[in-house]
Amino acid sequence: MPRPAPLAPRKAPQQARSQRTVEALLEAAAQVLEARGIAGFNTNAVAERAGVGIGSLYQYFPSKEALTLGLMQREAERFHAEARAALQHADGTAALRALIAASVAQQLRRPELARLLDVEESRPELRAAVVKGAFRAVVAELLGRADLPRQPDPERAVDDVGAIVRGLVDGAGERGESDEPALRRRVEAAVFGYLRLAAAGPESESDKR
Amino acid sequence: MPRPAPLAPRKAPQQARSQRTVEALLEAAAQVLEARGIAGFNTNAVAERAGVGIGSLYQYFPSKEALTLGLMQREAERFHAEARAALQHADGTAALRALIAASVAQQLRRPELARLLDVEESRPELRAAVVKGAFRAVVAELLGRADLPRQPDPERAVDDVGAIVRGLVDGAGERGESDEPALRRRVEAAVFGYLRLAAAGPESESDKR
Amino acid sequence: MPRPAPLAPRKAPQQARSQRTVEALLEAAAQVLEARGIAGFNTNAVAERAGVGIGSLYQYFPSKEALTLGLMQREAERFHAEARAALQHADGTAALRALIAASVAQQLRRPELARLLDVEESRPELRAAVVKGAFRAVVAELLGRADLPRQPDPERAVDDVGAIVRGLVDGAGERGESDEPALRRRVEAAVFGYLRLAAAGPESESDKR
Amino acid sequence: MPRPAPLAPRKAPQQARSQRTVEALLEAAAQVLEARGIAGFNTNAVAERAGVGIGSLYQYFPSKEALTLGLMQREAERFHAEARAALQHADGTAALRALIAASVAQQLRRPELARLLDVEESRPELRAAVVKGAFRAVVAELLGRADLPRQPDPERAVDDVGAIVRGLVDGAGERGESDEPALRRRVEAAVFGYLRLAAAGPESESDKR
DNA sequence: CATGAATGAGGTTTCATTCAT
DNA sequence: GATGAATGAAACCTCATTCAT
Repeated sequence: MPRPAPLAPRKAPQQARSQRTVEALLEAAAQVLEARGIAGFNTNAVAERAGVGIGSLYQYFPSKEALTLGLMQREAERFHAEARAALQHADGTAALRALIAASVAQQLRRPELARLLDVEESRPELRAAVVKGAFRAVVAELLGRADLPRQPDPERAVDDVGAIVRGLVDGAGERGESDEPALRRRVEAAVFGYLRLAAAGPESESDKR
Repeated sequence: MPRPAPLAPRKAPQQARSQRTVEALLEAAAQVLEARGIAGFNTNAVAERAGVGIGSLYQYFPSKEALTLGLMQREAERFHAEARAALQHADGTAALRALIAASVAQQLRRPELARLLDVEESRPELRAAVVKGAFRAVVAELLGRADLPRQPDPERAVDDVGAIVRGLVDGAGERGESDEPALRRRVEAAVFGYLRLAAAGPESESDKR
Repeated sequence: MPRPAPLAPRKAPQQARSQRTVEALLEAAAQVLEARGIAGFNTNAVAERAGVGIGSLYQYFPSKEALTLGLMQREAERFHAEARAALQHADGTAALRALIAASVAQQLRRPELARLLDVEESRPELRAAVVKGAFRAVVAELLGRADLPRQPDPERAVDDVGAIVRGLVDGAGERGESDEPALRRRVEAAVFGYLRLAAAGPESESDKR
Repeated sequence: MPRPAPLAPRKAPQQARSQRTVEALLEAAAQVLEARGIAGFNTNAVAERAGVGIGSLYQYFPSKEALTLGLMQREAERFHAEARAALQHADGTAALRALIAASVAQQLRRPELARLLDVEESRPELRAAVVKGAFRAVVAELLGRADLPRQPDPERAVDDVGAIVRGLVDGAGERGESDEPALRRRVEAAVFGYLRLAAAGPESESDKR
C-alpha cells in the first residue's frame, strides 16, 4: 500500500546545463527500459547510464514514477506534432491515414520502448496522471469529419480506435515486425473496417447473412 | 539479468488436501493480483490470502513466475472449452462470432484479472512459456472457412485478430465497461471489418477515394 | 544447482568513508566466522557487527560468496609479504624454514579464522576464484634451490608441501595449540622429511629394511 | 544459536526391513553429498533419493546432524577392519605402511565423499560426537613399536601423523588424483620423514648444516 | 510404521530514497 | 548544485522438522 509518489517534476530546468541533465536522464531511462525491461528499470541504473549521480536524478524527478511519467511525456510530445499535422488534411480519410501512419512510425522507431511504455501506462497510478489528451483529442476531432462514417457512440469509437491501433502495433512490436507499410495497411484495414461496420449498427453483420 | 526462474510446477498434488491447497493458491493469486495490482503481487500476500504458509506455496510453485504461469494456465483452460466449442458452428461467421463472444465474456468475468494477465503475458520470460496455442489454433482454423474473406497473409491475420480482440477488451476492462453485448458488437465490427478490408488488399482504401 | 554467485567486488570504495566501511565489513566477517562458525556466518550478522546497514554490505560485495572471497584475499595479502620475504634467504633450507615460520605464525594469529577459511576455500565455487598463486609460486621457486633435495615430480611436491603444512597447522588450530616454536619444529620435520624421502624415490623405505 | 541437535540414532533397526531402510538412507546421503556438495546436502533430497518419505528418515535419525554422523560412522567402520588388520604386522614399519595404504585406498574409493566428510568432521558439534578412536588408537599403538623412531611427544605425533595423511589425501582428492601407488609413496615419504626427524629432535636440521 | 503435506524462521538480495559532504 | 555512501523495508526462497492421515 505505498502512498502515492509525487509525480510533478521537481523543478523546471531553466539553465542550459539542467536542460541537458534532464535530457540525458530521460534518454538514459529509455535505454535502460529497452535494455533491461520493466523489472530491470531502476533509478540507480538510469542515473549511472546518464552519467550523473543518483542524487541529481532526484533533483529533477521527485520519484521513480515521476521519471517514468517524464519519459512518457517526452515520447508523447514527439508524437504530438505529427498527430496534429494529420489534422491539416481536409478530408477525414486522409487525415486518419496520416494519423495511423504516424502511430505506426512512432511505434516502429523504438518498438520495445513504445511497447513497454504502453504497459506502464496501464498502471492505475500513471493512468491518472498521463495526458492521453493528445491522441484522444485528435481522433475525436477526426471522427467528426463528414467523409468518415458517423459513429453512434463517438466517445467509445475514439477509445476503440486507440485500442485497435495500440493493440496491433504493440503486437507487431512484440513479434519484431519491421515492415512499416505492411503494418500500416493492416492497421488501416482494422480501423476503417471498424468505423464502417460500427456505423452501420448492430444489424450489419446479421444483414449480411 | 536474472537467471530464468524455474517455471514447471514443482510437484503434482496427489492427495486431496494438496489439491485444495493448489486451488486455494491460484484463487488467492487471482485475488491479490486484482486487489493490489502487479506491483503489489507478491508471494507472501498470496500465501496469506490462501490461508497457507509461504512454504506451501513453494511446494507447488518453484518460483513466483511459476505461480503467475499457473494462474495464466488456469484462466486459459477456463476459456479453452468455450473456444473449441465455437468451432462447432459450421459457418465461419457464426463460429467467429461465438469465439468473440467467448473472449468478451471471459474478459468481462474478471476484467482486471484478465487485463493484468495480458500485461504479464507480454513479459519475455513468460511469453516463451505460455501456450498461446489454444486461441491461435482456433482462429487459424476459423480463418480458413469458406464464408470468411480469404486472407492474403493468414499468419499475420491470426495474430492481428488476436491483437484487435485483446486490445479492445482490455481497453474496455481498463475503463470499467460492463455492457457485454455492446462490447461484443464493437469487437465484431473491428474483426469483421479488418478481415474484409485486409482481404480486399492494399488498394481498397484508395479505391474508395 | 545455484547459479554461480557474482564474486567480483561490486565497486571500489573511493571516498575515505567507504574505505572504512569495507574495512569494517571484512573485520566483522572475520569475527562472525570465528564466533559463530560457518553455519552461523550470515550477511545480516556481518552487517550488524560492522555497524552498517545490510544494504551497505551489498554495495561492496555483490553476494555472500564475494564477501567470503574478500576475506580470504585480505588474509592472503597479510601473508603475502612475509612469504615473499622468505625468498630473500639465499639458501633454500633457511628460506623454507622462514616460509614455514610465516605459515605457522599466520595460522596461530587467528587459528579458528585460518582454519575456517581453509575449509571454505575447499568449496568448488571459491576454489576457482581464489588466487592460490602466492603460496604455490613461492614454494615452487624454493624447491628449485640447490641445497634442497631435487624432487622427481616438482608439481606434486609443491602441492604436497602445501597440503602438509595446511594439514598440520589446521589440526593444531583445531586442538587449540598455541606453542608456536613447537608447532614450527614439527612442521619442519614433516616438510623436510618428506622432501628428503620423496627425493630418494620409492626404493628408499625398502632400502632401509 | 541453534540448540544442540539430538545425535544418537533414534532406534536400533532390528527388523530386516528397517535395516534396509537405514542402509538406503545412508547410501543416499553419501550420494547426495557427493553430487550436490555440502550446501546441497539436505534431508529432503536424501529421503527422495533413498526412495522413502521424509518422515521415515526422521524415524531413524532424529536430526540432520544424526544422519551426517551416521554416515561418518558407516565410512569409519568400513575403514576400521583394514586399520586393525594393519596391526597384525609384527614390524612397525610394515604395519604403518599397511595403515597408510588403507587410508589412501579408502580416500580414493570415493574421494569427494571422503573429503567432504573430513570437512564436516571439523565442525565442533560433530567433532565432539565422532569417535576418532579407531584411527588414533591404531596409530598410537603403532608408534610404540620398536622399529619405529621413538617420539618425544607421542600424543602430538599421533595427531600429526593423522593430519599429514588427511592433508595429503584430501589434497589429492581435491585435485582429482587417482594414481594410488604414487600417492601412497608420497604419503609414506611424509609420514616416515616426519617420524624420523621429529624423533631426532629440534637439532636435527641444524645438524645437517 | 510410513507418508508427504504443511510450516515458518531465517537467510539472501534489491532498490527507492535520503542526506552529509 | 552535485555527489554517492548509506539505509532498511520488503521481496524471494529454502529446508529442517512436525504431525495428521
